Amino acid sequence: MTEADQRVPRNRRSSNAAGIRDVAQRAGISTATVSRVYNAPDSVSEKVRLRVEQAARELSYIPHNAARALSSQRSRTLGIVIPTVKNSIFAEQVESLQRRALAHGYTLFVAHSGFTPAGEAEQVRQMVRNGIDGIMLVGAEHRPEVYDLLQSREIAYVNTSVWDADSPHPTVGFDNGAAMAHTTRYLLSLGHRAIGAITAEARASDRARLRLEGARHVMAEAGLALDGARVAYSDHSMESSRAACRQLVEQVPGLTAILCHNDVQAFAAILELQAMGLSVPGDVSVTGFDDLEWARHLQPALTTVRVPWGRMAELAADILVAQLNGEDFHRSTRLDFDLVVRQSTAPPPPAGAA
Amino acid sequence: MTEADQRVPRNRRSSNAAGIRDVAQRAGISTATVSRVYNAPDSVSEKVRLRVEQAARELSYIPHNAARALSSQRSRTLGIVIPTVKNSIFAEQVESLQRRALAHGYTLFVAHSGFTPAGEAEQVRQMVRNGIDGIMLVGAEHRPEVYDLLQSREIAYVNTSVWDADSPHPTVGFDNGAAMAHTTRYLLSLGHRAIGAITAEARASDRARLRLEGARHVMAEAGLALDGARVAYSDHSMESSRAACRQLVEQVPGLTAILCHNDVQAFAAILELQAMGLSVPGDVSVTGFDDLEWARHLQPALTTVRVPWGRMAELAADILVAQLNGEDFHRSTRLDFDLVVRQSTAPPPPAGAA
DNA sequence: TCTCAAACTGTAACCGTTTACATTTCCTGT
DNA sequence: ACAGGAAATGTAAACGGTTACAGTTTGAGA
Repeated sequence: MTEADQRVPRNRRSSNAAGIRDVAQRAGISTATVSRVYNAPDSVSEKVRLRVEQAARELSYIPHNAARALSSQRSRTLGIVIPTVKNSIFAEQVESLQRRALAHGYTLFVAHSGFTPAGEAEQVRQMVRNGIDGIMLVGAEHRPEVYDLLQSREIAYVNTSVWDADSPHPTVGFDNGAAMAHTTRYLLSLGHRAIGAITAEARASDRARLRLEGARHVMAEAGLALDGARVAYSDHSMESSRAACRQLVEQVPGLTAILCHNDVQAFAAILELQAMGLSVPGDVSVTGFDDLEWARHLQPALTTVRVPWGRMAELAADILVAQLNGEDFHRSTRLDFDLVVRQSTAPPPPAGAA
Repeated sequence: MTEADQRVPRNRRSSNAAGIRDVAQRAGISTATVSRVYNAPDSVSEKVRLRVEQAARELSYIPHNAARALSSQRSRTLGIVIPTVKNSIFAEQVESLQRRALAHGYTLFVAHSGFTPAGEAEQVRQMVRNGIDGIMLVGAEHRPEVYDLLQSREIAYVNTSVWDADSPHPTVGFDNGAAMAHTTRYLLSLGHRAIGAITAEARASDRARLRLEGARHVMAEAGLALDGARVAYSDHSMESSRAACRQLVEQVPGLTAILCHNDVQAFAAILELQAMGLSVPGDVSVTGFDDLEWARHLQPALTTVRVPWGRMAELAADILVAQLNGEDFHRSTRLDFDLVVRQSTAPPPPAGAA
């Protein structure tokens, strides 16, 4: 019996959700044309397009993106790896990037590096597995394996937060050193000389290092040092920032100003100083960095550096998409920062007052 | 010429990254076995497994997840839709969920609803397009179309933040009403009678509504009302929270305590009260909700309700994965909350003091 | 009316895995 | 040594789209 040769086609489909073939059939058209309705609407006649859209609606057809990705070799997916989303500036970037990506037709994967290069590399690998088309990275320092992987797979990427004219990598950021230098100059102009700094673990953050260097440079120009006991390290917790502040007060004789690497540290420093019975800015001036929402509301309102974090992420999205579309894009974009002077800074108390 | 019949096989591959066939060939084994090394290691002999792993390493083989997803009908991808990641509690949930998902072998998509049901529905649809296997939702109120979509596609989902024994949906949360009721009872026990509340737009948030109801219920038991001018609405900004606080002070005669829907509002309220020359808790007591990191550091330290946000997200991940693996799981998990009493609350000032 | 290019639509191979089913290899017990 | 079942491995179809290429329709110009 030849019938014995007939094979029952295997069937792995579990869900019975409509596929492109169902839509094609219902619209009395080929699958190719249905596909074109979604990917190149202009190449399809109005009449057919409407019929397809109608059919798709009736079947509540939802394109299967994995199939799309496999077939077209593009996932329409972007990724972002940030240290932690608990810090508002990263949160804002995630949100802006996601919104902008969506506007471009992309979906966003989010992962956290936990501030370590190893964590970052691992998360990037994971994203590559998921076939992201592009990725936004924080900072400009990444393990060589990260760059290798991205480049060998031809994945679009963009560094953010730091600006470096000479970087060989696509970047959108600002001049961290200049920002901190500007802030330091401002403190010097108020008359401060005994200045300390609270910074983040430099090992894990090029931003922290660049900012500190910016401050150091200006201090050196004024014949002052910013090193040894004048620099205290803290992670991103209030706790350790307060400890760093206390350390500075205890170890820097006649301290009158503190430069902080970010607003959270500045907030913690203000609280600690007040708890120690010191007045801000009466006894000690404090500066922040980021200009988070609550910075202007603090008592005293925080003098800080405003950076357009959200805008940066939007630009990152645009740059990634432009790369993916083979369009021209600025390889290096520099954003401006602003020193926002508020009430947490003032001239130092008259010498010998206390 | 029969040669004329030979077709040049088409080739769509752009990248030349190694595929499973390359690994199979190099290991002298079939693709099926290579696949099994990754998906069911136990069913492969030690010897072969090592050979495959070696070959994979040499070729820096990275599995193509879109192909996996298409073939296996599972994307190993989870999603989360939150109002905004700028609020720390959501940030913490995103981070915990991502970490836990990764431990289970899943990657996380993040999207923002912007506090609107329409936004949420849209983002969920987008995620379904991307073939997520499971999704964590915030709150228990979602458009019917959201539930329909999720159920018809057999996508695992879990509601979070609210706990309702009667909910037909998988849920992990806590009793919002009880938490606020408890806090209210505490204020009453201190002697407060003129109590006001700052809440969020109830329309978009069942949490806000449940909390307010909890407070109202307890007030009613004490013969007091919590309505009209005693309730002020604010979005999540410091600005509008301060405005709400001012409104309360101006409209509630002899106000001595304010219940806030979250810590940010409480922080803003404290700042506004202090700016108005009122003492916290001397003149007015303030309570928060969430116990964010800085709550204990504020001056005065904030009395607030601690909720295990991170743990909640971890449990959500576990529940989603259990569903996907067809394992048993708790359809409804109730977490505990804690009222953390600090310095922002105290008995009201003696009547007529002022 | 006829020609011919442009515009549109159709056919089916292909993307890189997984997995149902078939086959081979390896043990165990007699 | 051998039967027979378990364990390991192989073969190739299927997953649901996209797209190269081929075929068909349309419309402007002669």
